Amino acid sequence: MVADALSPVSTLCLAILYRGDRTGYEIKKESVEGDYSYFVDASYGSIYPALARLAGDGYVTVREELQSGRPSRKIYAITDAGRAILVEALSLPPSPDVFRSRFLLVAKFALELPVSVVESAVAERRRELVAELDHLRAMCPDEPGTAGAWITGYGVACLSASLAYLDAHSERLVAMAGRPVEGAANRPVPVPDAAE
Amino acid sequence: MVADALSPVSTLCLAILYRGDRTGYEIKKESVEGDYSYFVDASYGSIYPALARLAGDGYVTVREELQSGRPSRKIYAITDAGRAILVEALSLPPSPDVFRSRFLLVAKFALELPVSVVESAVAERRRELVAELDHLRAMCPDEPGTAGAWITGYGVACLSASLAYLDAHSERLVAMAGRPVEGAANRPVPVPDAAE
DNA sequence: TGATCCATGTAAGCCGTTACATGATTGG
DNA sequence: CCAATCATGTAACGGCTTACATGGATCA
Repeated sequence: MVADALSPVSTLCLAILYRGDRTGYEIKKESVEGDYSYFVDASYGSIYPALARLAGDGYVTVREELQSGRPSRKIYAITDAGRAILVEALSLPPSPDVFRSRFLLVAKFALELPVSVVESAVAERRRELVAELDHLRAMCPDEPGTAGAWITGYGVACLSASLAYLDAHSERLVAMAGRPVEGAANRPVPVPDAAE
Repeated sequence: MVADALSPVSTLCLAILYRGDRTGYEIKKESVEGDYSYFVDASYGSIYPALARLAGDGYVTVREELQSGRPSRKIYAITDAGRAILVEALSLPPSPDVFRSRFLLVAKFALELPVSVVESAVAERRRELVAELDHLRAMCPDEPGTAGAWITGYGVACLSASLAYLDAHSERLVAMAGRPVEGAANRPVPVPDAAE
């Protein structure tokens, strides 16, 4: 019975449709611009097939709206079964949150990289953080006290902390750059065991 | 010439080998336990093939060590070409950092989910954060002032901020649970346009 | 005695991205 | 006039995970 865990993209579609009817195109936009981007960042190539499957399984319905001069829109709406399976899916033990950072790998190799590389990596990371913060702050039309405001607050808290750390310590990192430790590169190293 | 960007797993292998010779098995361990887990979390199924390809391309060398009673270990060592391409790869404009959270989706649907689900999602997320923080703090054998200490500091800053937010606001979130707004579920919604 | 660690690898399959195909309308 | 927006889809390809296959040694 339990359709055994929806794929992330299907979950995303149902979550967005839960709040109102949408076309595939609009779901894509909302997944990127709205506050769903922290969940998955889906592309058309995964959204359209997912919607087709959801429709086949009866979790959403489609209604086609003809338009002059434009391809007809397919407007999807969630069904009771869809709402039920979404709640079920969200009730399963959650997979852990994931944080993946190319930037931190660059930071880890600060000594071995040219100063310019470390500098621009820091600058780029900073730009990203500021942009995300602005985005978050700009988009919360939710009255305070709602779930939307809660998750926005969470995001702001994390991003602000990153930004603060970066601003406080980036100079120190840049100062390390371009000074590979003599011979430390690949000294036959006392074999990993010795590390313990 | 530019072997055009290494795959994440290849980059990981070279990064770890840069610090010393390792077997595939050890690389896996280090990618999970060491401070590389923020970068990618690779499995054997991706590490072994990656090492084979790196060896074929001359970025690493292999030396086989026979052992009695155990399968022989293949010890990989990075070459000059390997070091060069790693630096080159890390010098390319970095792809943006990624944060993916199932937990935040649950939080967004707090109203629509049973109290118990929200409660345990919060508890689970908290447990994860504490574990990661302990892990980070426990493992920094690096003297302060090193790149390793820098990235550990970054991680601690982010995780602490998340934890602080959670501790300060989780009760409010749980209090929202199980009270779906009347009819707000799928009211035909004023069509997304109206939101602008 | 049974689980866990060491140790290497392969094969199937999933899930998703990128690029392609098409094309009118609107805004700068 | 050019770019972006609206709008739907397919096909090829890529990368990673899961499960399988094997098996002695060590520890509880």
